Amino acid sequence: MARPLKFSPEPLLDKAADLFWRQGYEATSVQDLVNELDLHPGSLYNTFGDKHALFMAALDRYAATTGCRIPDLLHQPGSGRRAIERVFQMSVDLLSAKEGRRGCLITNTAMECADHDAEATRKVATYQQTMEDALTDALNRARTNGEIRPRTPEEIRTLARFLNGCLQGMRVLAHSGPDARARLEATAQVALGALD
Amino acid sequence: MARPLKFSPEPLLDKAADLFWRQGYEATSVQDLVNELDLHPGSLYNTFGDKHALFMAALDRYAATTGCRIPDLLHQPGSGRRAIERVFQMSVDLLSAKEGRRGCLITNTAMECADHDAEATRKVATYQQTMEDALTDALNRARTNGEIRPRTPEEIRTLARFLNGCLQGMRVLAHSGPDARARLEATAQVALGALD
DNA sequence: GCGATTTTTGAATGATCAATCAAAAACCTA
DNA sequence: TAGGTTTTTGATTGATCATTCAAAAATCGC
Repeated sequence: MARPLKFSPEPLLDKAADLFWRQGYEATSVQDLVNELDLHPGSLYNTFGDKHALFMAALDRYAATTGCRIPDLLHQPGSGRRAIERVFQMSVDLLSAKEGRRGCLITNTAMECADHDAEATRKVATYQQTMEDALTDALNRARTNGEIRPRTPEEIRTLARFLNGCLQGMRVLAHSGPDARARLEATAQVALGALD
Repeated sequence: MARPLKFSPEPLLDKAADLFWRQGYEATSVQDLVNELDLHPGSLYNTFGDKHALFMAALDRYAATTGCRIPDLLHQPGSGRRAIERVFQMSVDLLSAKEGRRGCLITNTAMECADHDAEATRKVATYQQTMEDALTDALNRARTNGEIRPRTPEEIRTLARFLNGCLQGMRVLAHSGPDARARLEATAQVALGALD
């Protein structure tokens, strides 16, 4: 019977995701991770494999937790239009807060790593597809409920892509300095106007 | 009389900007820069100071060259609406190309560095302000020319912020994998619809 | 040719990096 | 207690990092 693990790996993935989110992948050293996770180097490598594998696991963990909030909200039965409006309002509030200035881990990863890390690229593409599908679902419900004017399925998909583009832009603007809130609110307001 | 410089620094800033654009700041080593600029380490430090200073100079160079194209186009006398339309079309084309997948250096910098590099944060904020002002100028011309319906100055500024938010989102979507073009086109199409 | 000045060269420096590894520790069974 | 297995520990390893520095080189004026 072998020695048991002294810790549970899942909560450590949350901590690692938080650190990568704050600092970026390249700027986060294994020693930073060792400190943050309160692990010894051998344990970290034994459990997660290596730095990149830990990053991948942390991204998956983030996508399954924080990253699900918006798609889940959009998929909830009920008013599709209300769901979209709530997602935008929530994004303005979160991205305006001090903590929100770091944006979104997956969007940050797209910009930092996705051009030379094939696995990260796949995760980013999956995430964008998930967002687009959730917005499409909400828009279809809105159309069925008469909350937006009739549109073809193609038009619905185009609108979903646009709304996702706006949300991604808001994540960039979260990093834009003291005027971020005004920019976020303006983007959200006009974007929601496209529902009319 | 001292020994003259063997090279001209300005074109080297273009090369450095190109490398940082492709790889990101942290993932680009001084040895990478030495190779790319065809300089020896001492010359690089003697001329530019250190890695960070070179990055700052490269950002300024980018902002003064490539980064000016969109604001210059928007400020050109003539149809404000046409200028905005051209900027969006140009962005779709550039960001869809193989080379365009790396997005925009300043947007990438915002996501990678701006949260822990005060100087980079300032440059990013300046850039966002420049974009917003140029869009505002084009929108004001469009309103004066009767190309868009009348709006208050506040509404014009809101619309400019929204359009910039969309452009920033497109730069994120440039990194989103094989479906990027469709996403870029959808975002641009609906965003331009907001002019009506 | 010498002196003064600045630039180039690229090896060297000390720090930091990601990762390894051997010994000790923790568990169970016989 | 011994044996088997896995985990923990943390010092060590070899590579890479950003930067420095002394000697050689390039220029001009005397």
